[in-house]
Amino acid sequence: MIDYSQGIENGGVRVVRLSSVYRKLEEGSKRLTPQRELVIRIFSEHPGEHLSAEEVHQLVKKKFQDIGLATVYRSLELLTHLEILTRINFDDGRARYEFNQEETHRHHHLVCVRCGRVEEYGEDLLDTLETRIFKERGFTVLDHELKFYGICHACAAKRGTDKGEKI
Amino acid sequence: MIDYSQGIENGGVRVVRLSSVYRKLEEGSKRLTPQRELVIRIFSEHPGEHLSAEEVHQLVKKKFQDIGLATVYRSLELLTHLEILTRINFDDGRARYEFNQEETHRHHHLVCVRCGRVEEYGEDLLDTLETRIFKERGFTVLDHELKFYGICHACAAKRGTDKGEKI
DNA sequence: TTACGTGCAAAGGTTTTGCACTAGC
DNA sequence: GCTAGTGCAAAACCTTTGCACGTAA
Repeated sequence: MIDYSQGIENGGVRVVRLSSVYRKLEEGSKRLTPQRELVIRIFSEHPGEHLSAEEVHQLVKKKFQDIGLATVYRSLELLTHLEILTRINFDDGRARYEFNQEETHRHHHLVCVRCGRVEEYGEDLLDTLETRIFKERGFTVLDHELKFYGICHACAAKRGTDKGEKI
Repeated sequence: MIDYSQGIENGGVRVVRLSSVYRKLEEGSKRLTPQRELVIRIFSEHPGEHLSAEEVHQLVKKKFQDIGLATVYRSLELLTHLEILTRINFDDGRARYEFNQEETHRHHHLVCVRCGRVEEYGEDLLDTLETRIFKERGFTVLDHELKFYGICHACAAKRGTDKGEKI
């Protein structure tokens, strides 16, 4: 099974504003527990990765302390609700999460079907299209999700020397 | 739970080329069994809908004959592999399927977050973007998936008279 | 103090799999 | 007749939930 957790640094800013995270927790009248803090820390220490609940669970246990898997699930749900995390689905049978990058910009995903790495692509060129959709259909776009599936640069380069590989 | 199976007729052509379906089965050296034929028939009789395995199973049993759920799952997998069906994920906890519309054009989905209806939007304006991605990143796009989440025309209209509704 | 959060185990829901039986080709 | 396909039940997974206990504010 391809591992969709991997990310690729794209040279963009990866600063996590923890103060804003804490503010959001406060605004939602949610307590900052050690468990929630550790979940957030895992994401801040794994920039560009798209982690599943199980992966977060393992990382917290390995790096810090034991924690219940159910707690991880509940934390992820809460943090997504507070728009601190974003939930993404790469159709690999489990939900994955990343920091919500609203402060920087909305980005898309380039999923390599050969190695499974997920690059991020920062350009959001859909405004024109969203305007068109509203004019033509009366559909007000609130959000969008765009994934490109294909062959990444590294795999394309490797392909030249790697004859035995099947698509 | 919102029902994402519903579709909206968009005035487009919905002709299902069954001959092409059978040809694809033959090319893949796959047998045309009654069960597979029935699964295909369900999709051809439910144009514009995005059916889950369980829904297909119920429809086949209701309209035609008893069939095993595992067989439905295996048929959906096969038909997707043969590019007769396309698998879509609306994050409602189960995979959904629709006829692969490669012969007409690639389309996107407009998902209404209020009523759950899924419209299709025929314009594929991503060619420019895909070219850019290749030039900038060396990533060869093979396929893409674009979903817009928002409020459909009907819900927006209803909103005016329906004060008590929350988000 | 007290409502909220955690951990554990059990349950829930979807999808896959093993195996004996059946049926296209 | 062979090989591929089906049906059933069990298993595998991911995720949610009930409940008793713990703890942040």
